[in-house]
Amino acid sequence: MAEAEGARPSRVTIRTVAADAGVSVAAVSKVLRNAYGVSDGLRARVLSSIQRLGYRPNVAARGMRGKSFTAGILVTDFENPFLFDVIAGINATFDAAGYKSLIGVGKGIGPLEVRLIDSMIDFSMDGLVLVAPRLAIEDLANYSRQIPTVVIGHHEPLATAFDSVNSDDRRGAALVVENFLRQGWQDIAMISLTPIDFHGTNVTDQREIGYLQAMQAAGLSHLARITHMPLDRYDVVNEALRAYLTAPGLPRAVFCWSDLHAIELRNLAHRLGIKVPEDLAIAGYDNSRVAALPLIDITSIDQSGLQLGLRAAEMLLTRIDGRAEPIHEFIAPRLVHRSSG
Amino acid sequence: MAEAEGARPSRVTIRTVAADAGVSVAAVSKVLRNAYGVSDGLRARVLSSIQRLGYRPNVAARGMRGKSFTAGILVTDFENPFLFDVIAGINATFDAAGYKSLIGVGKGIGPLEVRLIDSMIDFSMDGLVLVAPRLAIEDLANYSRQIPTVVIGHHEPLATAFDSVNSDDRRGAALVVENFLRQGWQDIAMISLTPIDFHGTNVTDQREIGYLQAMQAAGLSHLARITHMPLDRYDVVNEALRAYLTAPGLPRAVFCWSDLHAIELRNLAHRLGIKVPEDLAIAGYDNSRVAALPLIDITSIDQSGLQLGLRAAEMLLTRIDGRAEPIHEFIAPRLVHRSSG
DNA sequence: CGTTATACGTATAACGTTCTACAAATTTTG
DNA sequence: CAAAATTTGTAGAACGTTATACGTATAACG
Repeated sequence: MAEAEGARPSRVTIRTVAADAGVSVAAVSKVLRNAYGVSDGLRARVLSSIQRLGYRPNVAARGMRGKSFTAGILVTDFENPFLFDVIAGINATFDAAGYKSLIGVGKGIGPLEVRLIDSMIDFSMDGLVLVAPRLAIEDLANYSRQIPTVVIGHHEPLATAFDSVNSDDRRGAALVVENFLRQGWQDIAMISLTPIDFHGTNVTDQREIGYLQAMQAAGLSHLARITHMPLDRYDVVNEALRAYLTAPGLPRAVFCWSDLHAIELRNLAHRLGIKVPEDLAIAGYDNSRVAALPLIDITSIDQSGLQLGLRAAEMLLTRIDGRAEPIHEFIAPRLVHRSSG
Repeated sequence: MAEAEGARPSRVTIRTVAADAGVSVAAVSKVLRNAYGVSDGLRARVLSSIQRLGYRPNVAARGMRGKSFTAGILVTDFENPFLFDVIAGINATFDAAGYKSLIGVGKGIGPLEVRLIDSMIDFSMDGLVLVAPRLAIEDLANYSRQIPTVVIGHHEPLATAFDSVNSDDRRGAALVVENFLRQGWQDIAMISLTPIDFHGTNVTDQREIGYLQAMQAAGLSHLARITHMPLDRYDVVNEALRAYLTAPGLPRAVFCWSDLHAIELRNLAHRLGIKVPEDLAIAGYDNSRVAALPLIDITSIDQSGLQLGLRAAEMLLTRIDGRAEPIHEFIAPRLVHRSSG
């Protein structure tokens, strides 16, 4: 009988290979895992069958007993170009180690992030890299007990169940304040992200702390002020920033927690006839590609997403291999000076 | 004996639930799939056990027989902000249908894309959405026979094994040419992407065709010229664009296949003292957020990534449900006029 | 009240791997 | 050359699900 028209070709399994090579399933499995107890002849025979049939082990089945050689990456959103570099770094390390990664986009929505992580665990991935998760702290603790986990952009140096890599966000904020001070500006304000979570563990909180401490160190505490703005909807942000620029009491210089806000701010200032940096100096965070464009040209903090990603992936691999003592690392930020201040 | 110190808690399985609820494994499975033959009492009992134990079915095991309710998305790179919308659209549809998605980043590298798709198939995902894949045509044909597949940004209206959704790229290019003509400019050139693949199936080729046809329709074939530039390395692109701007024979207006190039081009023109649009008019493609910034402000084609994503996901769901006749759809592009031309 | 449907549950064979026993063949030892 | 040790290979039980094939009660029918 002819095959049904649209029938998908039935998968080549370990059994197909075994039959083709005239050996047992167990033997093929041994070759696959290069386990002890296979003669060179048998190995060669099996390998050639695998080649010929184009066999690929089914990760799902594999994951039910051994490792799947795949890790999950959870990011909040792709709006933030900073994530490009982080992901590139993670993948570079994974590639070299024969690991693959799949990415989930949590959109900063707690419940969605939870579902995605569940999904990754359910797929029996070997480990997780969470980038700036918006998870509740108990969820994070809970997950990291179930699966090897490394977190980027989440300051919790006492956590023992997971590792973390972070840019030194306090230092980064201080770099910006110092930069402004060097140019003689003292009336320095900060635009930060509307807080969503808890306990000062996220990067935004750390940048606020760094800002406040730097202002205090300069004896300018009385001038320090932080305005919070949401990230999500474009028009909301735009309206909020416009209100900020037109309200009385505009500062001399403003430090934005992210380039995302700084870029919008410089554009709005342009439209409103506010000269940058003559009337208002602006600095951002992340040193994104857009911030570097000559027509935008915003002073920013480079937190080396590539480095963060590389280290995080390395740490995850050793944790998968059994390491139990936690590692918490910092990577030094660097200020990139541009025409905006 | 006490549990070993760092031991991960053993997973709650369908068996745990069955024991807890005092029913058979099969009964729990029935409840899970809400299959025929469960009394309300039993269902309630099982459901409460599931609740209490925090049970989640293991997708890997599930995928070995039934559906995994997860689809894979393959994208080339996150550099291109156009992809944000596409992914958002896909995920919106999936969310509503109880599907999850995991994303692989192929970086436009054929072999890596192949590995990622393999990975997704190996995880027994239910379907694939490929966004502007750089795959060889035979690979694509091969994969789509193995797993339900929908492609975005790949023109192949005769393919029967997979579906496609595309912006009408020829029309989009024509819109740009017509826009320039309306303003009296005739010396219109195009900057396109260095070709990597085959047979005019990709979006860039379609835009080139659209551009050439529109020029021809206006009787301007003798002025039509296309310059190819790579996408990958930032500095390479920058250098190539600089050479373009400083070489003799600069056109009056230039149509870039992507905002990515158009943005760089306007910035470079600014730096070189070339006035836009007085000396040189520029239009891009994708209507990305950066193109819309007042300081950048580039005329662009909106190809409604959200729509593309929504439709692609819908099509994939029906294909997973057994549809065999191919669907190939177009979505109309829209020109957004800005100060660059 | 026997016979049929029908509703509800349960056993159990897959699915594609890994991995622990164990048997058979071969080599080494005394 | 028998006994012991080693090498090479194979069965077959997991892993956590789905789904088919059957049993029983119970309800409906004549």
